[in-house]
Amino acid sequence: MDRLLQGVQIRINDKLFLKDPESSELGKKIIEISIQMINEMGSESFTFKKLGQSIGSNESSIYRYFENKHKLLLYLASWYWSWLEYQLVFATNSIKNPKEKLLESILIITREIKEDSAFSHINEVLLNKIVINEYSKSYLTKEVDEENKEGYFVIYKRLVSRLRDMIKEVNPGYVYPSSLASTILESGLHQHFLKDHFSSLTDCNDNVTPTEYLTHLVFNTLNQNLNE
Amino acid sequence: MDRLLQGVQIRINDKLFLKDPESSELGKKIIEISIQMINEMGSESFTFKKLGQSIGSNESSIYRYFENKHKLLLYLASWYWSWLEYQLVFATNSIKNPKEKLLESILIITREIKEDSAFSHINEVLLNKIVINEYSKSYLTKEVDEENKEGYFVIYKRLVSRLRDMIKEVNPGYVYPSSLASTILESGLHQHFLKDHFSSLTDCNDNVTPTEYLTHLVFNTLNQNLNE
DNA sequence: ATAATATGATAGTAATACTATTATATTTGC
DNA sequence: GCAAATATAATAGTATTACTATCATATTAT
Repeated sequence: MDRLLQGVQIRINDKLFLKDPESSELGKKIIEISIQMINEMGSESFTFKKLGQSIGSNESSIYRYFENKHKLLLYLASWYWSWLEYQLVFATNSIKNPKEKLLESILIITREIKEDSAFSHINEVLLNKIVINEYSKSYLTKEVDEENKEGYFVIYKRLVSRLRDMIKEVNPGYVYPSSLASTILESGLHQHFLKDHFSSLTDCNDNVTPTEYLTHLVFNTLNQNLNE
Repeated sequence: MDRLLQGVQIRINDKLFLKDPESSELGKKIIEISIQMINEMGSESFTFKKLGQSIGSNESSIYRYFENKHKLLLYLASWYWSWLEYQLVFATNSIKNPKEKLLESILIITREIKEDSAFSHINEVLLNKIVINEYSKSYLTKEVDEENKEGYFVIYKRLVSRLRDMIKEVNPGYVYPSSLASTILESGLHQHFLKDHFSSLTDCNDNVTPTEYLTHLVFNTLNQNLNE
């Protein structure tokens, strides 16, 4: 049985918070409003003081849930990746054909989230935008190795490894399955960003999606290799 | 004649500085030591005050060269991309065969810089590391569009467009030349980062380079397409 | 030798990212 | 229903950051 489907849907590394935000109304409010605020003002301008003012709560109360905004951001990102992983496993679990399975996975991982699934207080549409704009910054730090050891990136890493395994199933002879998997995740985000801010650097636009580009890239590469 | 080879080698957008650091000894010292410090401590911990202490100069003097550390970082990145562009044009200018030309370009753009070409006070080895660890953060901000309009990213964009043109020459029918070009630049950096911090997410290591992975990816994709 | 320019020293400000303490609610257990 | 436990709020305080402003001094150019 799959390690995800047994047990709870979204489980976040508990080192990322001091007190579980899911355990109280204030905690949920912190998550809900921080998503809105980080999306609007970016994580640089976002502060716990401003968040406190927005939710009519006190700065010090927020510090009882999260040590700092970096950990809050890691929490939000973990939630997002965990949610995506759930979508992925749920949608592809029953697909037997490896190519179809990979195709569907690439779609799920690289598509823009357009509707909030009304999953309680968490808005996945905004969270997707936050991940596009902020996720890379969460690991491009001098503390990566330390934080990686603490397991702050496990869910992301598990997603990449799932994708890697699917790539291997499509073409066991392909020698760069991990690199290709990480490229799909990361280029998925990057092409979305380029589409919005550097349109000359991408062919993606309102009609062409990052999903199409990456699907084309991945299958051409894997098929080519099969035919060799 | 090429727009690069006529004129000076490295020319940086003069909106990135208040006073040209190349115009004085102090300016050069600022560049030289900031590269060392940002490489060692990361841009988050780096401050103008610390830089001043390191070079035995005053914080206020540094502010006469750069408005803030973000612009200093953009200056350093622009210098790096400009330097890479020079390498690229110089090395590929005489290559007539489109495939060979693209091959050589991917090598130049995605290889790790291992020796400082003694180009005055600027250490390209460290600068390459800084770009790998910091560059994404320089555009993942709420000010991107504004700064893009000011031309802070032109050199990077020009590099991508050069690569895109070469891709087109290899396969005029390929429909994602810009996306593929931006993926080469960005995945080049990313795979280097993964190699150092998330080894399970990449197949690159001491024996396999990001260059090999990306070369394989690009040519398989472009060749596949030619045969269709 | 004087004027212009560059650099240095010092001080000051608003904001950030917290920590600590104490007071006041709210919830829970009995 | 009340006491005890727990959660939240209010306030104050600290070190650091990211600057700006002013004035003094050194260096360079004419």
